[in-house]
Amino acid sequence: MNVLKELNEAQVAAAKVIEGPIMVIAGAGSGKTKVLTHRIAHLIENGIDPFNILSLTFTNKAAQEMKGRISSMVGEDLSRNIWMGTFHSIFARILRIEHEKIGYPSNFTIYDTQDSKSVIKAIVKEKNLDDKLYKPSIVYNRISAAKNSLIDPESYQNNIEITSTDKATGRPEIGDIYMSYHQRCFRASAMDFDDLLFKTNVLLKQNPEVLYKYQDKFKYILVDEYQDTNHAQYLIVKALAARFENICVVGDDAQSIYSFRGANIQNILNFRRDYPDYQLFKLEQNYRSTKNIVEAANSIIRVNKEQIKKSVWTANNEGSKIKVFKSYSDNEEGKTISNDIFEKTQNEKFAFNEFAILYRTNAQSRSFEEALRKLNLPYKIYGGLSFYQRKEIKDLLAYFRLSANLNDEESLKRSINYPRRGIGQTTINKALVCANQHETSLWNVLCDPQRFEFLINSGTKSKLDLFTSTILNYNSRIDKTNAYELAHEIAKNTGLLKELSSDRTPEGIVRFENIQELLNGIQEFTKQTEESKLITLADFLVDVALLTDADNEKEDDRNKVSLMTIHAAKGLEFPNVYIVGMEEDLFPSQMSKNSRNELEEERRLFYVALTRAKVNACLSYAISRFKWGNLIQCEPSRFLEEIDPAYLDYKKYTKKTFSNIHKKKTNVDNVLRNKFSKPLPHLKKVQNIKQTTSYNNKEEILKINVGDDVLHDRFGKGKVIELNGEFPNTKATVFFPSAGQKQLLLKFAKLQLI
DNA sequence: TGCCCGGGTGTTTTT
DNA sequence: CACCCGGGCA
Repeated sequence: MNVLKELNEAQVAAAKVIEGPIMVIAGAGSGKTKVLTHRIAHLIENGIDPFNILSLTFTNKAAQEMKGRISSMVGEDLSRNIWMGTFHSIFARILRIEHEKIGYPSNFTIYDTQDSKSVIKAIVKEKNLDDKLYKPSIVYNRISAAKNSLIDPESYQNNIEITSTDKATGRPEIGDIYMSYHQRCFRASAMDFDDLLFKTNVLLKQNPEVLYKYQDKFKYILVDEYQDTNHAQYLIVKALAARFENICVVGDDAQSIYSFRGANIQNILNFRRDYPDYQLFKLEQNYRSTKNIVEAANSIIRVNKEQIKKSVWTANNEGSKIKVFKSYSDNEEGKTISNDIFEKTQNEKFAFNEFAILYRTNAQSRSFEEALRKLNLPYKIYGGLSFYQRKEIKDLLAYFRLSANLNDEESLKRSINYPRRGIGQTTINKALVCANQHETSLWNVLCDPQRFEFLINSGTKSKLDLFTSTILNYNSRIDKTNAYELAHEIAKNTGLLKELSSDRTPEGIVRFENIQELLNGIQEFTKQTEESKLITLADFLVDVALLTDADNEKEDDRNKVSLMTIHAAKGLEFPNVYIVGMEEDLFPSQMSKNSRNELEEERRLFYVALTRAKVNACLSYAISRFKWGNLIQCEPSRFLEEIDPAYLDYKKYTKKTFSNIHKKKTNVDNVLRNKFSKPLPHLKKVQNIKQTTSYNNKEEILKINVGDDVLHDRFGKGKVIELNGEFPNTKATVFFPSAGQKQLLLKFAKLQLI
């Protein structure tokens, strides 16, 4: 089979080169992923060993998708051996293999942003610095930027430019905090996200034999989304590719949207310098969108000064113009968009998953959630607080992490007194002082108080002993026991499950369910590979910090409207795209108004948003919106003026159409209730539950009895099987033919007697 | 040590 | 508006 036969001329040209450095500048929707996957398949068909291929992507999801596509072309047996993943996950893997060379244990913990900030916060406090000036996020960003430029704590303090900037902003101690932070992480056998790249650079630089080994292994390297690589990533790629120079990078400068976290478009320009005999390919034909959308997007990006010249075009239909909606408030914007979605599903037979609502900030999702929920339209929110960042999940993971790495200080602090076991802040603080004095880990101090002059009374001592011996027990089994078995035991024996199950508030129930979901996930994880192989909790923990929600996609999430930030939408496409909150200070964000560069990045972001659309694009703005509890007036975004008006269709949005929509709503509800009797799965976000606090009144609740037929606005008709608990916390077990058995709190579930 | 209340503060975007 | 944190009190 010729894997290149499905490609166009430009795509074939880029995919068929086997040797040498090549750069592919790929316009939006031009089949960039297709070129990458077919190129890899082509390499394999030409006898290149999959073990010699390294393919770096921006997200885990992209990696999985590519792997799937390649496997369907060359077969799973071959494709499974390709190293494909994000920079972070691939190099975490390598660091675990080569851990000795950098003085870390192989089971090091990966600190997520929360963990890192918490470490910083503790340091700021210890040093008695002003915590309003040294905010964790500011300090974290400074340290992160330094690490991405490969500046270690010493170089930081010796770098006049950096230190004078810190002095100028009134924060001369950041270098000092960086030093402590660095030591603290090391002591905890932990690395933050940036360390994964930083230490990989150190590893490859200081160990020529290791570099040689991986150069030899990764003879063919591919990098997707090259425009969004940062300096640390650039150097890793450069080092690995130095020997064979079989490197293929794919990107689009017009879609560079991550400079705020160190991404550097210069990397594209450096490529020419580093590989003077490189071949350049441009993919300019867009296969995704209508002419209108492509042209409108071109008219936007043209405003930017800095860009590589290319002309994206399409042979697709003209399509309809881009609709512009004006609303009076953020809530009305939600209704407007939801109604438009509903109409399209009715009149044009679009499925729910053919819609996306894209916004600049996560906070904007609320009004759309509410409006969609009212119309009974199923939706899924991507991003926001990820599953793995939820408090209850982190609480349980802390026990796992601590059991795997006893030095993990963040996990220790988190788990030692939750659930309560009488080891309070005072005790911890005392122990921390000892740990700092003796330059050892908190864990060591707790295990051997005498040795580290940690003075405690016998009561506390016995509580500590109980805790440490429990953890030691888990620790001894972490790589010998089935992951689910141990995870479940930990959840149960530490009292965490009990603690959560005793909380009968709706939020508490969601938390309990989340824990169950995590345990189920672990159980699934143990089954994914060959049957006989023992999968341990240590295996599960290896890259749990690098997982995101996108890796968690559920079957029942398939036919839903997608809500996400534009950043999260990168690389995706939808027939119908709504870009909402098109207002000055929101999009473009007010933070970006300081410099031309930042404003151009916002414009690229808008370009990315618009080019996600295949058939219909829609822009929306509100003239007023709630911000921090205050209603503020908004100006339409300058981007609306920048688009060539020839591609726009300004919807007149009068009172009349508004009331029509309202009249329709009742209708909508009924139609939908019959048509989609499937349950709308409960929201994952804990906050969402809280917002619906309109309780049912007492009489209504007391009227309901076992055996009654009731109507629920999500699950439809059902029968009450059981009632438990006293008013107002009466809980009903209801059987819904369409949704199965559900436990509902009567004060929240608006059940109607039939 | 734990709980409750009040004030202060914050929203870009993410591996 | 919501959340987080710290102070004060039991």
